[in-house]
Formats: sequence, C-alpha cells, structure tokens
Amino acid sequence: MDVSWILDNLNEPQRQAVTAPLGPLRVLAGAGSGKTRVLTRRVAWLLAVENASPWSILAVTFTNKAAAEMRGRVEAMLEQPLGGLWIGTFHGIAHRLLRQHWQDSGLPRAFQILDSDDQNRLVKRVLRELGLDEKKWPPPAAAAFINHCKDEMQRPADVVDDGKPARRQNQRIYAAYQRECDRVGLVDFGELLLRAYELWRDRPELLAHYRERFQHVLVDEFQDTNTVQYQWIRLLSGGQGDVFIVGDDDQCVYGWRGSKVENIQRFSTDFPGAQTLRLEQNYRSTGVILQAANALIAHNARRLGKNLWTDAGDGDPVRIYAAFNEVDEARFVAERIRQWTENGGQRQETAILYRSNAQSRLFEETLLGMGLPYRIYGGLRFFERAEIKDALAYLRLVANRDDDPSFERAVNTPPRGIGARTLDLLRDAARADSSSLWQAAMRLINNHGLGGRAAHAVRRFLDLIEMLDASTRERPLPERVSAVITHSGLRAMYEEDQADKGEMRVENLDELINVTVRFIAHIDPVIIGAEPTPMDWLNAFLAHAALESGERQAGAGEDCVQLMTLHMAKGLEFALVFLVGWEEGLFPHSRSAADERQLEEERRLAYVGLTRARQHVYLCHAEQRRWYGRESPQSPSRFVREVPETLTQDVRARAKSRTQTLTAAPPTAAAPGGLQPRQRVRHAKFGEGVVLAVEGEGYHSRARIDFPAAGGPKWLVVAYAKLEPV
DNA sequence: TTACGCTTAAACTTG
DNA sequence: TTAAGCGTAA
Repeated sequence: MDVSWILDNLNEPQRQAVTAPLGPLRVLAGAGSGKTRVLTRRVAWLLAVENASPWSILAVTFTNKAAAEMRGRVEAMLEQPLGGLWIGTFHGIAHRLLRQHWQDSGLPRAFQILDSDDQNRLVKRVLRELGLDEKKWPPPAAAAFINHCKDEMQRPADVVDDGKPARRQNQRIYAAYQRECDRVGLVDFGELLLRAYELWRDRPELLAHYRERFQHVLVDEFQDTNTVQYQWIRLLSGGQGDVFIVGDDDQCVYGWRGSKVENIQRFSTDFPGAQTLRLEQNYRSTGVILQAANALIAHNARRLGKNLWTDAGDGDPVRIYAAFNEVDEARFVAERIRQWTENGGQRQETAILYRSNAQSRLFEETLLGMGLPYRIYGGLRFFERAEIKDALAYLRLVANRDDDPSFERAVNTPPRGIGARTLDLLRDAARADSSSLWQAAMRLINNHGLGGRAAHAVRRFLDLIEMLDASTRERPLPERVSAVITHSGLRAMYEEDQADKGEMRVENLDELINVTVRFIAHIDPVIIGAEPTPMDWLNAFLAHAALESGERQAGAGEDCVQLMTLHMAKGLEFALVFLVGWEEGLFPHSRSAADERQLEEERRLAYVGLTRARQHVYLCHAEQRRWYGRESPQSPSRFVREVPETLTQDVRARAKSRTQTLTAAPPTAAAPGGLQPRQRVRHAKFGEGVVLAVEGEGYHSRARIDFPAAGGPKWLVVAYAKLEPV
C-alpha cells in the first residue's frame, strides 16, 4: 500500500514516531518541533497501515481547542468522517463515560456539572452551614483544597490527618461539600475525572470492555497531566498496550493546577518496555533564539533533557532593554512595534508577553496613545459572562429545582425584593431539615414562616420557575431558552441598564439562543442518547455550557498587536516577541522565589516565552517600577543573566540617537544634562551613586550609574531620574 | 434593600 | 493603583 502521503515532509525522528511499532511510546516534542503533525499522522498510520478500526482509537487532549484542531486535521487528511473514533478532552471523555454509565457511577441520570464559579458558591454555603468564619476559612482556599484532593484521587476519608487543625477543618468542609453534591447530583470538574477513574477501577467488566475497545490511546501535552489523569490512562492501558504520549517536560507550567511534571518522567517505569523518541529539530525560531532557550532551561535540574536545533541560521541577537521605569518600557515596546509596521511588518505578528495580567494596562494605554490597534487575550469567556450565567441559572432551576447554587443566583436577579434577610431564613430552614433551598422555600411559605411581603415575593419566584418549566416543557431547546430569557425578566433588566454594557449584554443573551441552535446541530450522540426528551436536551446543553466555556474575549478584529500572559502564549508563535517585566519579584514571581520546584516552573515559563519567537525577541526590564501604587527599585530577573551574553545585545540609545552617538564626543568629554562620568549623584530611591557612562542626548539621554546601596549599576533616563549632584 | 466609604490584598487559568 | 468585600447609613 502506498503510505507515502502519511510520511510526506516528515524528518527522521518524526517518521520514527509515526511508524513506531505498537506499544508504549513517549515522544518528547520540543517547542515548534511538529508535535501536532506527528499526532495526527500517527492516527492516520494506525487507521491506514495498522488497520485499526476508528472504534479502537482514543485521543485525549487538555483543551477543547486542541481536540477540535486534531479532529479537523485528521478528518481533512483522511477525507472521511471519523465515526467511532473518540477525540476529546480528559473532562469531555470522562463526562461521556459518566453519562453512558450513570447508574454504575452512582449518579442520577440528569446529573449537572458545576463550574468553578458554582463550586465556590457551594463551598461558601457549606462553610456557613458549618458555622465557619469566612475570614478565617476563605472559600477559594477551601475549594482549592477540595480540587487538590480530587486531583490526587483522595476522597474525604482518604485525607490523611496530620494533626494540623487547618487540614482537619478542610477535611470536614470537603466531606460536607461532597455530601451536598451527592445529594443533589452535582459533579465538579475534579469529580468528573475521579468518578471516571473509579468507574473503571470498581467495575472490572466495564474496564475490560473499554480495554478491549481502545486498543490505541494517544495523549497530547502529557506533561500537564495530574495524578488522576495519569492513573486513568494507566488503568485503561493496563500499563502496556499501544499508548502514544506526546509532551515536553520543559513546557510544564501548570503545576499550580495539579500538573505533575513527574508523570512524563516516570512513564518509562510505569509502562514497561516504553520507548522514548525526541523531536528536537525546530521549524519555528532562529538559531540564536533556540540557543538562548536551551541555555536558560539548562539551569533546571529535573529534566529529561533535550536540545532544540535548527538549520535556519542564527538570526538576530536577543535584544535586552533596560528601561528606566515601566512607562519607558511600554513606550520602548510600542515604538519598536511602530517601526516594525513602518517597515512592512504585520501587527498580528507581534506579541507583548507578560507574567501577570496587571502588567497589560500600561501597554494598552501606550498603544492606544500611539494609535496602534491591539488585542488583549484574557477577558471573560462567553459562558462566564454575568448575563449568560444568569440565564443558565434559570435553566438549571428548570432542569433541577434542588440546584442550590442556581437558586441563589436567580432568586433576586433581577431584583424582586428577596434580599439577604429572606435568603438567610431560607438557608437556615434548608439546613435545619437538610433539604434544598427550593424545598425550604415551599415549606416556609406553607407554614407562614416568612413575612407577608417576603412570602409573596418568594412565592412569585417559585411560580415563575414552575411556569417556565411547564409552559415550555415540550418545546425545542432554543424556544425554552428564549422563554427563560424573556419571562425571567433578565432581558428587560439588561435593556433598562443604561450603563455602557447593557446593550451588549442583551446581544449576548440573544447569542445564547443561537448557541443552542448550533449545539443541537452538532450534538454528540453518545451524550444525548437515543430518543432524547426535551429535558435531555436541556441537560446536555447545560453540561456543554460548563465544559466548553468558549473562546476568551478579545478586542477589536483586523491586524492587531497581541497582548497576553506567558501562560496563554503557550502553543502560539509570533515573528516579533517582547518579553516584558523580566525583574526579580515579578518574574520569577516573588511567591515562587523561595521554592526550587516553583522556580523551575517559572524558568519553564521563560523558556515557553523565548520559544514563541520566530525571528526577533526582546527581553525588557525596568530599573524602577510603580507596582501596587508604590515606586520600587527593581533588579533584572535572574533569567536575563541565564541567557549567555554571546547571544545578546543591549539596546541602549534609541534608533534616533544612533547617528548622534556616531558623531558624539568620546564618553570622557562633558556629557549632556550636566552629568559626567565619575561624578557623584544622589537618587531618591537608590541613594548615592557614581556615574559610569552617559549616552544619548535630550529626552532619552541615559546614564549608567553605580548605586552600591541599590545593588549595583543601573541605566537611568536622566530626564526621569531627578538626580542631584553631590 | 441598596448605596457608599473603608479595609485589604494583590500569579498564572483547562475543563 | 485598583478592585472586591463588608459594615454602616439612607
């Protein structure tokens, strides 16, 4: 058979990976080494050469985006739909299993998925019920504890009591929270994975069935797996079988979310006979950028080891810009982007990558001021918007009256006179006979346990939900959603909202109806089952809303400068990249500095940043930065130093002043601004110092000054620095 | 029940 | 600096 189409344009290691004999295989795929290509070709290889049935293949990714891309590429390559082939996220596949085996999983047929917002709300309520002070036990911390336990496959009973009161208390909270979820049929994200694991672990006949079926398992971004994901894959494959994993231990940057970089490292011991292949040829960046990235990541101790190379030539040095302060940094970056576009470069080929979102503001302002269109990634996603969550809360009450998080959200949105006082009464009543808020509300009304006014308001709310359900029960999903948006009063509330966002929110509510139409057209038959009732459609849609919260909000269209965090940039590439705020405390973040493991993760993030660039990369740091409203001296990140000097070039004077430096007098002569080398000066923050050198003229004339008290020499822009002669 | 001023704290974010 | 959460006042 002619299989050349599968092997076209593959280099030797890629070809080895695609054609590898069946069995456990670990592919260490460096940044830009053709990882997705290898994964999709491997699927084609299994189908075309190994004669695998689509039914026997399971491909797992982390994000919906990656899953969609993989499905699209494989379908395009094979020019046929993929039938029984399962491609999806860990959560999506776990969800599918639980829907199919809800009884064996101990779940109600119409179980609902809690997103992290709902989870926080529920945790809050549990804390209140346990009589715990929210100041002392912040709900997000308790939720984090619960999620961490589930990542680590620990049920409340498995939490080891180390005698510490905090842990004991968290364990109690976890147990109470889980009782609540189980009572009402709510499943959080961690629960999806853990239940799916337990389903197979506790039902040998089911496990045998899926082992028989999924002869071929492929996992993308394996370095990001957490414990339960890892053990789930291990359980399915029985530690052998055809398991094809792809990942890069140097790009594991989600440790704080449960990812265990050890998983990709221990694969070879847990899967006996596993082979390892390395994809090290990079098709993205210049030689200098790769050498810089290699040198930086070499400072990490716990690595499998890998060296990226290219035959594309060295390219430009890594440019380092020491800005005076954050304003200067932003101005420099914007100015360079302007030059890039003047030389014919596209704005969308440029990216400003920062460690934390708070850094974006100044870049935004500066780009706006210069009239450069930009796009910020990191806003809310469609299903996370307040108005959408409002509408979903009503829908969820329609689906399940006992859904307390939704009850709390919907009950006074729009305001209908049911305030904190009344809600407290409902909560107390619900806790007293461990029922849902809905049931408590009904009882209180019947027992006249509420004041006349409150009772009337609550009754109207209950009637509203019942009406929404009854009147649309047999109608198609889009009509039900439309009815909820209108009769709940949400549409009217946002229409009356004179504030800037009201109009957009109404548009979003309308878009929600369109989303349901598209959802129905693309439904996964396994999820919806045969002969679905309208209620099945509603439940499936609600699960969809929780699992696929949509693209992150982004600004204007057209050709834009791209602004995002380093985390969001993973997987993307740009011709020109600015890595900004490379200062100790900011990057690496001060919270990571003390711990070696976390520091290594920060370094991997730096590695991710560098390897985003195809042609040009700038490392920027400021000598001084206004941060949290305080002005503070900053020192360059250790990561700047970890890039060998032979690969870097300091950017000093502006392009404009380059001609000036050519004609400028030697630095021993009197310098502009009245500063001269060896002169002693005083700076408000850095104390006394000695001028080492001066360059440039006018607004951007800069001086290198040694401040012994502030940790050594710094470049300062004379116009900003307010230096006093001593 | 809502509105305003005070206190506090501040990474990264998939499903 | 800013945004969110909370207690007190209207």
